[in-house]
Amino acid sequence: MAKLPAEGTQARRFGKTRSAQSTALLEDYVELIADLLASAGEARPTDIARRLGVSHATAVKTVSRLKRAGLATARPYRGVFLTEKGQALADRVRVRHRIVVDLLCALGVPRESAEADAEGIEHHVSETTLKAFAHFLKVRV
Amino acid sequence: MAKLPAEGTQARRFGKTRSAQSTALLEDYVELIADLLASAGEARPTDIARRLGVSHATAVKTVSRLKRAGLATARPYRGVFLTEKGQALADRVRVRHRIVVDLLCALGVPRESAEADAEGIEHHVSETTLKAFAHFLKVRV
DNA sequence: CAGAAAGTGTAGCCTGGGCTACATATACCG
DNA sequence: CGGTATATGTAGCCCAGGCTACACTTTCTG
Ligand SMILES: [Mn+2]
Ligand SMILES: [Mn+2]
Ligand SMILES: [Mn+2]
Ligand SMILES: [Mn+2]
Repeated sequence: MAKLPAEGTQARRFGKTRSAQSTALLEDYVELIADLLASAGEARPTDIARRLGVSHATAVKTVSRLKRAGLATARPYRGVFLTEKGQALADRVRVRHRIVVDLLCALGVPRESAEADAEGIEHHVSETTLKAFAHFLKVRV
Repeated sequence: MAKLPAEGTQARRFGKTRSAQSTALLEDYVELIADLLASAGEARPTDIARRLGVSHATAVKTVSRLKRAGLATARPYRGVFLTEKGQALADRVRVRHRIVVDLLCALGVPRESAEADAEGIEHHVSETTLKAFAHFLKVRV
């Protein structure tokens, strides 16, 4: 039982997971900011904070990390905007989010559970796996 | 497009994801420690560190967090052991890991990608979703 | 059995991602 | 237009989870 994988293989897997986690938050932010920009025309720190369920101070600090990463821009008291790179990331992330939710639903997971679980799962779905999900949704359904 | 969910709903989802992330590492540790104990009879900090791809200092520090959480015990220079609670968690985590990997494989994801992605995905799969996965594996396949 | 090699523990540093408190800026109204 | 309410930014704190460096055990081996 258990049957451990080779040491290096396992280390590589865990490393990949760690790096996915470090980008997960950035992905959620750009996705949310894009949604707010699209639906309200602006993305203000307080809105972002309320939707994420964190304090506005936390949101502001993370936005400054987005800026450092070249994903967003913001001028004092003027809301947050996405760079081209940020917008591109948001687009990719939104597509992936949708596919993950749809797949879970296709497997019989109730909508709300699907949405909740997808919020975490999405960040760990590789391109390869995403393709498999999309293919399954296309042929089966 | 976009169609934002209600503020509180979205905040709850993100909060759930954050809490899952904070337990993800503990889950991986107990699973790994259980595997090492089963296959080698002991789980030493250096082995744990090598398998996780982190420094031994990092592993030692996290083990002390496991102790604080009542999941493990350890005596200086004597390796790490799981409490009953830790062992129970390891068992649950291993079953879940297996189901996630099997599901990905069943959807056509290549083994290695499945194993790699599952390492991150597993921590965000709720009981409800896990049931749906298991059901799919039973009926289809 | 002594010395070298390997493992272990601890200290100190950094970053990320939470928080509260407080000062300032903007927006809304009477 | 002035005053209050709301939003924003900043500072300072905490903990998790990485790291390196270094001292100390334990184990291996000639
Ligand atoms: Mn997410
Ligand atoms: Mn998402
Ligand atoms: Mn894992
Ligand atoms: Mn696992």
